[in-house]
Amino acid sequence: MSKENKRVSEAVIRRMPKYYRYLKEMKASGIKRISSRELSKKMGLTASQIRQDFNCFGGFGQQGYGYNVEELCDEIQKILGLHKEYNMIVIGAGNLGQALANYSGFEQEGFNIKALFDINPRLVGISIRGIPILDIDHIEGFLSQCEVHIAAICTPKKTAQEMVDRLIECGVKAIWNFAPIDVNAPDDVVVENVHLSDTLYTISLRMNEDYN
Amino acid sequence: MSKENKRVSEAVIRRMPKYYRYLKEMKASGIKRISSRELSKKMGLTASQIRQDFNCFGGFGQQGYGYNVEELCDEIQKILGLHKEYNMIVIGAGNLGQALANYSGFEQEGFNIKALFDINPRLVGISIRGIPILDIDHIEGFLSQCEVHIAAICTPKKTAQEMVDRLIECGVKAIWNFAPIDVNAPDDVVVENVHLSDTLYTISLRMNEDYN
DNA sequence: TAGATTGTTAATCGATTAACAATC
DNA sequence: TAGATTGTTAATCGATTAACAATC
Repeated sequence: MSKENKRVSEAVIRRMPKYYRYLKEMKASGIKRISSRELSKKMGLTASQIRQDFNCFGGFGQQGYGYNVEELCDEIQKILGLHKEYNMIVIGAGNLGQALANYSGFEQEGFNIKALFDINPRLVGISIRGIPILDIDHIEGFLSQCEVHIAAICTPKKTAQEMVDRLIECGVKAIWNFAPIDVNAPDDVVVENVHLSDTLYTISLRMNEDYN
Repeated sequence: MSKENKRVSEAVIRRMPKYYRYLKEMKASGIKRISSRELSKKMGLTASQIRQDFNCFGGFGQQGYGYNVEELCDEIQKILGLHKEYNMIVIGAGNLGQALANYSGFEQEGFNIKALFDINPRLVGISIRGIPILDIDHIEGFLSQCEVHIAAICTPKKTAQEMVDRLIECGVKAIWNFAPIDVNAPDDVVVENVHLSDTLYTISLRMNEDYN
């Protein structure tokens, strides 16, 4: 699908969700068309970069007119794979795991959380927005019954890699990791290590004016 | 402090917390020295890049020997500003806000959460690990009494920018934003927009093999 | 001393920006 | 048609990698 089959760079991939956010907002507020120049001002990028980015995936604009907001938004939705449905599970039903389960935005984009898993017997059995918290020992059984595309890891650091290994063993093909460690997986598994504390530490670094 | 006063690039800044994670781990497990080559294998970077990165901040190694793990770890801790103490507040005491308050790792690095703020009267008055949840209307009063360095925004999208404006008005100099919108602030305020859903959307993009 | 590994300069690579012909 | 704006090529800029002298 990508134009000329040329691999899309990491930098471009990271900008796509941002385009999607802005375009969805504009679409919702009834804006019909946008030029790369206008969009560049809104987003703090250059118009050149925006046109280059979009043209990694195809020509979505029209000379002399710009881009149709709704059309472009839909195209980027497809690029991000948000036109599909995904089954998701959350490993670790602490505050962060529960926060993911409670956030309705993921569902709206096709990410359906089917269950949370935890080791804590006080959590096992209860439900969050109708999503059950199950015993972590039942994970293999669950995965044999339900095709899970993405697993979010919200466990403490020490159990994260072990859980990832078990999940991959059962065929899970994508890991969204929130544990403060880089988890590893075979090449055919997509891994996204989020590392919230890393982003906090860049704040304290930047608060030191010497590096700005 | 940065060598030759040359501004440190975004890419280097983003890698510093990762170095810190690995070095802290090695220090804890009793490893005394490491060469850039060994570290490069552990971290999946090149040895060249590691030496270039460290030399943005100073010469921490020794020819023929490599780097002293403890010394290097401490230097990077200082670069990240983790040798200092920060007062933090969390705006929005939902699951995500509570998750931040419950995570002890931030405190260990000098980030002390002093209070959470929420609009929900059912939450106001209770405590998380001894940290009180206060009424959002008392934020200005609180900030006049307590110097707050960093505010984490865990509110819904629609109130995020408004809260940021109020906080900055009261002198808060850094914003750690989890609401799914890019919040804006004057140049002297450090802003880190986290956007958890963006990272999820890059997963679904990557699951489409055309872009890999 | 000989071997190892840094710090740093030079070369390469890739990403961003600029320019402009194509075209709506 | 004239004006506007894209898609795309070329130029620039910056980041990564390679190489090697310095030195422990």
